Formats: sequence, structure tokens, C-alpha cells
Amino acid sequence: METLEGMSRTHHCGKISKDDTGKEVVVCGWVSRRRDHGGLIFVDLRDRSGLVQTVFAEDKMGEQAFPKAESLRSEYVIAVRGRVSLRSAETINPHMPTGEVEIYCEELRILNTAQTPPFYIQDNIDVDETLRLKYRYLDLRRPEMQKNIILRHRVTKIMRDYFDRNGFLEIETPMLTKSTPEGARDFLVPSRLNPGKFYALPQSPQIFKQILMLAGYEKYFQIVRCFRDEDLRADRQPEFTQLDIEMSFIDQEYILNTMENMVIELFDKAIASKVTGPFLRMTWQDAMDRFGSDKPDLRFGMELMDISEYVRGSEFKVFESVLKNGGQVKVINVEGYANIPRRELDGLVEYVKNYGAKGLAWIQYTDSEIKSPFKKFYSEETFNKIKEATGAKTGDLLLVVADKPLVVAQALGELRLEMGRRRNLIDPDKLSFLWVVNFPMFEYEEEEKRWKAMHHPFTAPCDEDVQYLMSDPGRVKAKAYDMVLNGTEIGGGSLRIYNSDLQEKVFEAIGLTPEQARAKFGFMLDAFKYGTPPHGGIAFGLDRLVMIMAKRKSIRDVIAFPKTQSASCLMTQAPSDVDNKQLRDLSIKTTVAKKHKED
RNA sequence: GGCCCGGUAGUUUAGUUGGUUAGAAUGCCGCCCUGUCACGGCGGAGGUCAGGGGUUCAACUCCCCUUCGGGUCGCCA
Repeated sequence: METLEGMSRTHHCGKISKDDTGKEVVVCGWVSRRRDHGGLIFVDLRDRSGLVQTVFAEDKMGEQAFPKAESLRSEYVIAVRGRVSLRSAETINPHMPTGEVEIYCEELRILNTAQTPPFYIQDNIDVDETLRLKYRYLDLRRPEMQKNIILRHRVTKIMRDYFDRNGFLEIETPMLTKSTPEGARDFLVPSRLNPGKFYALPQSPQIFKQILMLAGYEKYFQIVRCFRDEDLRADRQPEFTQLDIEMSFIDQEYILNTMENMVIELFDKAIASKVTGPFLRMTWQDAMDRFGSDKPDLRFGMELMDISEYVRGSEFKVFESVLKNGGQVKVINVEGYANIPRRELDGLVEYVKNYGAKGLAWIQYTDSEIKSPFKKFYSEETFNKIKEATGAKTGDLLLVVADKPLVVAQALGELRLEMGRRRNLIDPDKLSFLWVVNFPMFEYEEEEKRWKAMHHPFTAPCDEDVQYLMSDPGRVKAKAYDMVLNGTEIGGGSLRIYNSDLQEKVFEAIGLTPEQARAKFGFMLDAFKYGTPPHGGIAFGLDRLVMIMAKRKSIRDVIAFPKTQSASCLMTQAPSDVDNKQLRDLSIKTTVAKKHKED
């Protein structure tokens, strides 16, 4: 093994160009590929910036030094001093950014050897993700992963610059904090100094940022880790990063504009995507009615349409009972797909059942006839009226769901997305931003038989709805808003309650007794009595945002060290057992029988 | 907690109605090779068929359980 002593890097591999021709350079990196021709060896050398071809020629290096070049293997760490030379026309590699040049080695130092890696260190590898996660350091060495991680750095850098320029202060908030009753399951941290008591890791810095507003900081932001102990998904990790923002003396319009400008600048500077404002604003009700989702993907149409009035009053019991119970009958039009195979239709019936619908019906306006499972209950005129009302044409397929509004929305909304994917209606290069506004303040929790805050309990209700907080919580709208991109919620926020009386009322509406509210949020209620400014804010999911910008399907690809679906880290083997002494110090006993595994 | 998919050389995989010496490609090792860039040629090594149990004369193959990974519903203010 050799050192770098007396040899300092002059260039990065991927930056060498024909402008450097003739220069003596020193490059360092990993052996990406080796092509041994006997007396002539080519090595593609890789560092963070890219690849460059280095050439080891026996007649130039001498018989003493050449065997060292022969000993090189994949992922050895080397330094090469040599001269940049222009390649002859027929040896230029047009597929490589540095393909016009190569470096003739004059001195080689092997700084470290390497075991053969378990997978190729290159893009587009087809390898089990388990292996990638176990050897994450090798996975992260792959150019496409480095690109993602570098993009993530650029994103946070642009954000910090933007907020700094606009008068925001980045202020840190505690990681060891207090468990909150609402929301996700907390990660708990036992307190050694307070036996039997626990901190919670923050689900978000929500309360702290509001306290900062009343403390007079006016504009706050933070790029901050948040923790929620819930089941994982392709876009959900137990620890994730939020861009967290709060401002005082502002209205909703100011927040939305400030955030739009941030996002426009971000997409421009980070990935050179020109996004234009102002973003479309859509009420929550509109989004649900038209797209069956509070985060509609507007990259394609296929909106939901209500045909209740056309099918009402028939012998068809399914529709009748739904309509009598306040339900609705809605459709989406899958254009040009009247000849859908019967087997696929059957599959779609199963598909919507996953989302709570009891079934799925359809109308096929084929060239020759109208096909529908409820054809015998309605006249041809009715089918023609439906055709006209929905704008369907001959050759189109209507998919029909009848149920309570929320079930129709979810089932048809998901079906719309699925058909959009199957029919290739979604342009992967399109960026469709919108704001969804006017969310309901509460949603009813069937299991616990109580109302819950849809956003969080510090969200301000719309002024005109405050009177219904107790009498009719379901009709209260909130001053809340989500930013949606391509069917993904990338950010959400609200104007906050800044009056402790109103705050107590909202706690009451979600079933918190005054005692419970005091125990959990007493400090906040007290604080709010000392002159709280009107304020509001928003938080963006950084991982999801970068995932979309990097065009990846999983946030694991934009997180350096992510966890698996069972929330473990395959590289470190966390979580793991701890010594009994550690548990004793914390006054903790586990009820899980220890597995006796001796290796 | 439910449902679905998957686990075979280092890696990606083939393996038929249950009977094969478990095959290929690539990687790895050795020898040869001075213009390759997925270099090439010749040779070689490499398998707990995820783990356990069952059925059977016989299990990679069929059944059950466990485990690990992925997707998803519930959950995620």
C-alpha cells in the first residue's frame, strides 16, 4: 500500500477535457473497469465527477512499474500521475464525456486494494435491493445514486439561500421532546435521569415553530428530521426530512405566493425545469368531486362525473338503495376503450374492492351496441342521455361506482389513476402543480367514534364556520392548504389559531377534556396568552420532493441510509438488542423473550 | 393486523408431469494478448436450491410453518 505523500490531486476525473491536452495531471479514484491487453492496460478511473480512461503501457512505464498496473482490480483506490493526451480519431469514445482524451500513466500509486464488490458499481444494475441496502456504501458509489444525493444537496442549498434572502431564520428545535396525543405513533426515548419517563422524537416541530412566532422571530424555517412510528411505504420512512416554515403577520395569500416562488426557483436552479405560476387553486371539495382525491394528478383528465340523476328511479336495486341513502353514482370515461377485454373488467372489479367499493359496473359504447350489466333496467334513451351528459363518444368505456361519496371518490379516484397508467395517459416529463385549499377542519374517526383534526389541532377554522365547531364539526372548513405535484402531496400547512380560547374550543371539539388539553399542551395555551401574533406556515416533504425531481419511484433512492419496510437498517442491523445494563440504567424491562442465538 | 409477489453459484437467472452430474450468462482465479472502452482467446474454481418440518421409494419442484425483502389496504394530525 502506498500513500499520497508528495502527490496532490490536480484534476477530477470527469472534468478532464481536450483543453487539458499535454498537461501533467494527478487524478485519484476507484478502478471502475480494467481492460488488460497484455502490454497495454486501460483503466477507467472513477471519482465523484465521473470517469476518465487511464492508459498503462509497458514500454512507457518500464518493466519495473508495469506489474503494479497488472495487479489492479475493481474498486482498488489509486492515484495516477500522467499526461493528458488527445485520442486519435478512431479511438474516441463518443459515449463518454471524457471520451476524447486519455491519461498516459507515468506514475501509479495503489492507495488501497478492495475485495470484489457483490454487484457492479454502475448505473442501471439489476440487483436485489436487499443487497444494495446491506452494502449501501457500494450502492452509494454508483453514479446514479451520487447524482441523487448531490441533487438533494443542491435542493437544500437553494432552499436555504431562498429563505435567507427573504428574511427567514433557520432555527433548530429539540429532538428530545414531548409525546403528543394526536397524530402518528411516537418514537419514545427513555429518560435515565427521570426513571419511567419518556421523551418523544418530534413528528414535526409544529409547536416549537409556533412558539417561535410568539417569541417574535417572525420568519422561521428549518430543514429538519421528523419521526413517525407508522408502517412504511415506497414514499414513507420512519425518519424523514421536512422543510418546515412558519411566518407571522401574514395571510394565506402571502404564504402561498412565497412558497410558489420558492418552488419555481428550486425547479429552475436544481433541474432546469421552467415552472410557471401562479399555481392552480382548487378547493378540497372540487378536488374530491372531480378527481376523487385531495391530491389530484392533473397530468391527465378523465374526471369523475355524477350520473345519479339519470339512473334514479329504476328497478335496479344497487343504484336505488345507494341513492336513497344519500349516496351517488359516478363514472369516469376511459376514452376509446369500449372493447376492453372482459377479463380486464373482472380485474377492475377486484381492484376497486381494495378501496372499499362493493362493486364496479360499466357502460361500453361499442360500434355495434351498448353493453352494460344494468342494461335491462334502463331504456336506450337513458344510456344516450348519459352518453351526452358525460361527453362520451362511441368507442368509449364508462366505469361506474355507486356508494357513499367518500367511497365513490376513493374507489373511482384510484381507478382513474390506474386507468391513466394502463392507457399511458400520464406524461412522465410533465410537472402539474396545484394548491388544494379549504380543507375540512375535522374528519370522523369511525373506530374511536370521535372527530379528529384533519390537518392538526392548531389549524384555524374558517371564520364563518367557527359557530359550528360544537354543533356540526363536519361542516367546518379550515384555513389549510396542500401543495400537490403530479398526484403527490409535497407540502401542507395552515394558518394557526392564535387565540387560546379558540384553541381550547378546538381541543374540546376533538374530544380532549380541558384536563387532557392542559396536561398535553398547557405550556402552549399559557404561552398563547402572552401576545401571540397571527401566524401560519407550511411544511414540505423533502424526500418526496427530491424523489420526484430525480424521477425515482422510491424515496429510498434519495436517502443515503434508508430503512427497509420493517424499519430496519440492513447495513448496521439496527434496531438491535442492548445490554441488560443499558436497560437497567433506563429502568426499562422488555416483555419480549430474548432469543438465544449464539454464533 | 390483512392481501399480493419474491428468495437457486459472488450477481442476474433456467430448471418441464416429483427422478438432471442443478444448466447458462456475467463476475472471480490462472495463462495469452499494444488500442480497448460490456475488449478478446483458452482453461479453471465456484451451489446449505432462504431456514425448519411434512408427504413420497425419491422434493429445487407438492403441502405447512418460520424468516427476510418488495408492493399495497388499514395506519401515516
